[in-house]
Amino acid sequence: MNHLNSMEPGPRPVTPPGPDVSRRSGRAHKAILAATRELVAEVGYQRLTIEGIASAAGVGKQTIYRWWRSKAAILFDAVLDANSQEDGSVELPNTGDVEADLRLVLRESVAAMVDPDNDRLQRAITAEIQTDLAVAGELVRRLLRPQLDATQARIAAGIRDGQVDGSVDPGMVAELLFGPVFHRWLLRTGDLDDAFADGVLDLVLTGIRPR
Amino acid sequence: MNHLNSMEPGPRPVTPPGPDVSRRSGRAHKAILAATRELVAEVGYQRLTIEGIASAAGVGKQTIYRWWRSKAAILFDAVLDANSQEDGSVELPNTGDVEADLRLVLRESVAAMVDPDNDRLQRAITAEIQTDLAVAGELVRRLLRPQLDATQARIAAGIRDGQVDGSVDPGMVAELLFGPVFHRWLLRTGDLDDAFADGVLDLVLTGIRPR
Amino acid sequence: MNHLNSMEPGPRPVTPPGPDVSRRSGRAHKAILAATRELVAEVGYQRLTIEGIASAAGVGKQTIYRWWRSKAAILFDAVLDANSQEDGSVELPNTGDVEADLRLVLRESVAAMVDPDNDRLQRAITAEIQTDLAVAGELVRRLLRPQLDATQARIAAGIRDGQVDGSVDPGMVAELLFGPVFHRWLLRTGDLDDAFADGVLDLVLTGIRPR
Amino acid sequence: MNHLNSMEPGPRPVTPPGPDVSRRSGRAHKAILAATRELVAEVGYQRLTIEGIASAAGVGKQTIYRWWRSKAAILFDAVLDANSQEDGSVELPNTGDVEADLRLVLRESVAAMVDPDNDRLQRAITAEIQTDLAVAGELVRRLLRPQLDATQARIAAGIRDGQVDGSVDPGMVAELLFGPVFHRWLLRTGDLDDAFADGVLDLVLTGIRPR
DNA sequence: TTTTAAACGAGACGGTACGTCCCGTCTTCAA
DNA sequence: TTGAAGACGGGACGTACCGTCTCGTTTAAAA
Repeated sequence: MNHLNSMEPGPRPVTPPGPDVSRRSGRAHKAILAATRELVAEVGYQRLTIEGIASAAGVGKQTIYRWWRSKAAILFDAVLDANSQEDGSVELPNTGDVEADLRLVLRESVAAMVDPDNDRLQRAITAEIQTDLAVAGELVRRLLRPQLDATQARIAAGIRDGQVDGSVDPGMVAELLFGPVFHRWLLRTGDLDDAFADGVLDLVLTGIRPR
Repeated sequence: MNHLNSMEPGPRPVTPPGPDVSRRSGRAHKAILAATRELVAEVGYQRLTIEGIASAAGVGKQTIYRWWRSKAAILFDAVLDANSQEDGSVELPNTGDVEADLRLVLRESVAAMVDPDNDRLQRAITAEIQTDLAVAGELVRRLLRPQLDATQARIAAGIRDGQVDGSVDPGMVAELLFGPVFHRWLLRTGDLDDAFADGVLDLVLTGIRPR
Repeated sequence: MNHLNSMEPGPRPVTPPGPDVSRRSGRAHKAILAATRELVAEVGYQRLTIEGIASAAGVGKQTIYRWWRSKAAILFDAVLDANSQEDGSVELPNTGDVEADLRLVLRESVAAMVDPDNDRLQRAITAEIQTDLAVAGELVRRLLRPQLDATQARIAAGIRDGQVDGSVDPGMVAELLFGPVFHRWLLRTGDLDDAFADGVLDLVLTGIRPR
Repeated sequence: MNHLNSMEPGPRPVTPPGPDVSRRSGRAHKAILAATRELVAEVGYQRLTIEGIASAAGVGKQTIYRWWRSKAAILFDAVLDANSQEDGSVELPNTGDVEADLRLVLRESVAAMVDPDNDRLQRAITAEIQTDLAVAGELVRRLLRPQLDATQARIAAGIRDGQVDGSVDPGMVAELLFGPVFHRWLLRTGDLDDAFADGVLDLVLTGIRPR
């Protein structure tokens, strides 16, 4: 199980997701995250309350406070839990065609943002981290950085292949790809779809092709 | 005064919804927006309360509820009030040098985001519009769109000048410029400074120069 | 017109119910008292508000505050207005038969208390005077004392007639008659009807017949 | 402790309505009633507020609303708590002398009404029950009826002793005694003292002595 | 097995803020 | 010039949740 409850130190000095902790709380833990996801999707983040989660999960409030520091931390774990791969690491496909691989990952991002349940969950956590720096850092470290790094790695590979100009900064390119998509999604400045993702990608590719 | 209070009707010919704006007390209105800005900067958005605003502004709560629908709406007017130009329209300089002009506007955006008071205010409103669609639309219409449109217009002018390739979509380019900056600012994925802005601009320019 | 607005000094040093005062406020004045009576009957005293009276009477709030000091004062005038004889004085009939005369007045009191609209109005003013001593005194002076005094006078006449024993205190007897009726009405300790009034009267008469 | 909290269910076998009384915090409960009594005595009923009680008792508002339905209900419990005998039942002394026994109870009533703290409390609850029928019924059942019934019983005993005429209705006599005292107290139509109580008693006794 | 300590559900507690209702005063505007 | 309309600063309402704190009751480990 890769659930990483990184927001909470737990009653013991260090509380990795050790077996004895999980043993006890397993049922409650799952129920809480599931209830959180359902409630966010159902009533929205603004109306999400700890008491609501507790009662929907059939759990005492204290059980929530025992394991999470804040609503943001629960939300974060709920997002992580939903997005969880086995180890949190992300790797882009490398088909040998940079354009195709980037197109795929960008479209996947769009699809994730467009899915209604995910949309609410992501917006909730995005709003929350404006206030909660600890969760913000964790989110970047655990979800955003891996994605950006993987993209960056794929572009670096493209440079080695000769599909991308050697003078470009792969990290910058990654942000150039995801930034506009995120911007459009979060601020709703326009329709977010594959066409937009493709448009971004095409423009960026034009700028980074070997000269 | 050109304050644009877009959340409520304004003294338009027909004003069926909302109270009679002409009766509004200018003193109270100003005090509320000022108090809101001060409090957001001081205690942060999460701890910003209507009661706090009312008491800081020396105003009854009802006076706030009479003119604003939600905390988001107050925040929005506070932002608008702070950013207000004479007519809300934005125009980029046109020195004849696209690169220089875009660099200027992008660096200005970075500067605005980096300013601590502005940072908190902008984060607050960004968080809030995840929930409040009415304010979200208004924000885009009144603040974001004008900025994007002006940038787009400058790029279109660049095409006419022959400084930008005729095949590119100026609107897409505008989002390619602001998206990564916004992304880095909001999610704190890295340092936000002129160097980053320049990096984004250079990469984008590479892609849109006449071929 | 015998309306005596005794609760308020008015904007002039002394404001007897002079014609020029009435001239101005006549319409509004009447409308306010009527609206008060209607609203008390309709929504009860607890939910009676000045704003409600003003809007029901089609009158500005200020107009009410100009002429009355408190809600109790309006209520009081409304009661007075409803009970008003030409001069506020009360006189019991003297048919020559003390028993018959007292029975009549006691039954009339019961009838007034039992009438639903009057009931609410009287309860409202009774509740209010627990707090507002000025109105309390006025009420006693203008409504209760005259009634008690008239009753006392009829009993004194009975003594002169030889129908009542000379040793009794007529004032005490009057309170002995009204006290139990009022007690039963206000506290709802039992059914209030003519039978009860008759029972009280019979018992009292037994005690005061010439010996 | 014989506190009789008649406004909520109490630990009876079946307690469907209301929260689980057994969980009630004794400390909070006592503090609320004490604070209520103090505040009524201090600022009067009109200025008594739930918020005031809560803060004087060092208690959250919700704790009050959890256990009492209305301000009247708190007031009522405060009165009950102050008047509480071991079991709520009242029994008059029977010294063998009806007159002496009734004189005692009537004078005690007067003394209770005249005591300043009690006066305010009693007036407050009397005003409040004009509006709140549930509390009104409870008050009669728990405080007034027992008193009247005990008086009635003493009079009935007087009949058996031959001190009271057999034809009189003992219940009516009880009301004839308390009614005038209550009337004078509540409406302040005159001085309330032992002399008045004695006067009422003498007149009534004259009417009910064996003939 | 039995004991026993933790984690658990439930929910009362002292609080803070909410959004609403009125208060009594003050201001505006149309008749 | 008045008076209806209603905005204003303010206080209290009753409600929703917060995060903490008992309460018994499981329950799973150590004894």
